Amino acid sequence: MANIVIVEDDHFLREELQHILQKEGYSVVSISTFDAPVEAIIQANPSLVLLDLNLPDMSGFQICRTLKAKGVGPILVLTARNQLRDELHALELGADDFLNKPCHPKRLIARIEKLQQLYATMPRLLKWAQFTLDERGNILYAAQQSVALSENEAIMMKLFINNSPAIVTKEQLFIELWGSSEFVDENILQVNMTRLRKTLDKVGMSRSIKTVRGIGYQLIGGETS
Amino acid sequence: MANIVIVEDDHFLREELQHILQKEGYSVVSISTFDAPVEAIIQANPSLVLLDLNLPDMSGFQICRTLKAKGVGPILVLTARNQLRDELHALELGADDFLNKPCHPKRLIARIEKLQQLYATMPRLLKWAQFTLDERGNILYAAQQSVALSENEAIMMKLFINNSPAIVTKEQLFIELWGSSEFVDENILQVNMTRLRKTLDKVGMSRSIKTVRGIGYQLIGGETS
DNA sequence: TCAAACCTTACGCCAACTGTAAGAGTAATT
DNA sequence: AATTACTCTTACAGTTGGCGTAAGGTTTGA
Repeated sequence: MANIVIVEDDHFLREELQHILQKEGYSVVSISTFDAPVEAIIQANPSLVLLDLNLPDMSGFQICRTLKAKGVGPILVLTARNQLRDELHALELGADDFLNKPCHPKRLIARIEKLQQLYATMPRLLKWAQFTLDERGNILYAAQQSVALSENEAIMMKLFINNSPAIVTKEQLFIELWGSSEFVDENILQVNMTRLRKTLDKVGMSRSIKTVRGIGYQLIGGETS
Repeated sequence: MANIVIVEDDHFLREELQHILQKEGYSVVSISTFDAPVEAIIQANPSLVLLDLNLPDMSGFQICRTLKAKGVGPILVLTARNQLRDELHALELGADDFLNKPCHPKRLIARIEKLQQLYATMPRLLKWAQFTLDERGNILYAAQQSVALSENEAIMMKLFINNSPAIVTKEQLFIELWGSSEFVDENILQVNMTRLRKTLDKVGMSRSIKTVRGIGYQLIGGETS
């Protein structure tokens, strides 16, 4: 379902954009910058975010970076300030495309469709240090080689990469794997850790996961053994 | 290895672009439009193609479409004619981004890096019509949705996409699936075809594979049912 | 040295994938 | 319309891989 979130302060513009997009058959949610936007956006689970940078403060860039870190879909940035600096900054912070206002509706639509297409087609890659995880195929690239991960292994690896280099607590793992930290035997976690480690060894990433006694585990920027 | 191909007729501009990119550490190959460009480009195996649309004839668009069909990496189109029509057309034909000349070097670099990032590493994507097959993860993207393919299904789909719109003979399928067309019950092929078709139906691609009585099968540019 | 925390291995269940078999459906030909 | 060759579908069983359980071994740190 093509579900677009518009983040825009100007009420008039918001209506206009919404109208354009809806005419194309998109379902649209508009959010003003003041409505705790990041949480609201994530909850809307958009297939694309249309982010206006006309915001008085620098918060637009911050939103951009946060959204990207959270793995929210493609971000298309709009701005009226025709400045190269803004464009570079936005792209660097994770925006996937950039358009100046005013912008012809057809151009806007074309760019939106292109982004959706790129995102739908492209592997979603999660990176940290020498690890790259393809979230769709559950394939882990490390150094030169790659391995297929099982579902559980991928969930854990995702957690580790997302939190690295911080420690991932056992509770986080429980929640991510089984939805709750209650009523679950601790051993099952250890078994899954063993399995993940064994799989990592296949690509020469021995000892990449350190155990933090009593707390949890930690992915460390390992060496090729 | 970041390997960029520039397709540009103007000798002076070509030098300039090449210079800019090489300063950023890219390895660059320049190709003029007359050097049977498509084959040359494919052979260079670029991680990005910089395509100038200043070409006298309409051949630039044609190159764009052909490259995309062959699964060559991201295509960034440059043009001096600041026309919305060109941009829409290029994007529609498979270009991944579009910039007007003159273009600030920093902007060019930023866009190139963004595209590379989106495309990320290696994945060999196979495309035909509305089908895109990720050969690593055996994931098929069609229209908006995607499905996981089993090993056999992926092998078959790969054959179909590589040969489309030509007919794929039963023998080709036998060879690809079981190494030989001898000593194999024909029924097993039919069963696998049924299964592939059922899987394609999941992404709304009904009737995408036509059977050619006595010969084989054929992937056709289907509709979203 | 001792106990808590952690690791490993083996086992069985389950789901997904694949090939086999048998019968039903379909298209071309007479 | 009947025949026949070709194709499709469904059900079944063997195999494999992922997962959780259980039980015993190993490490860590006081």
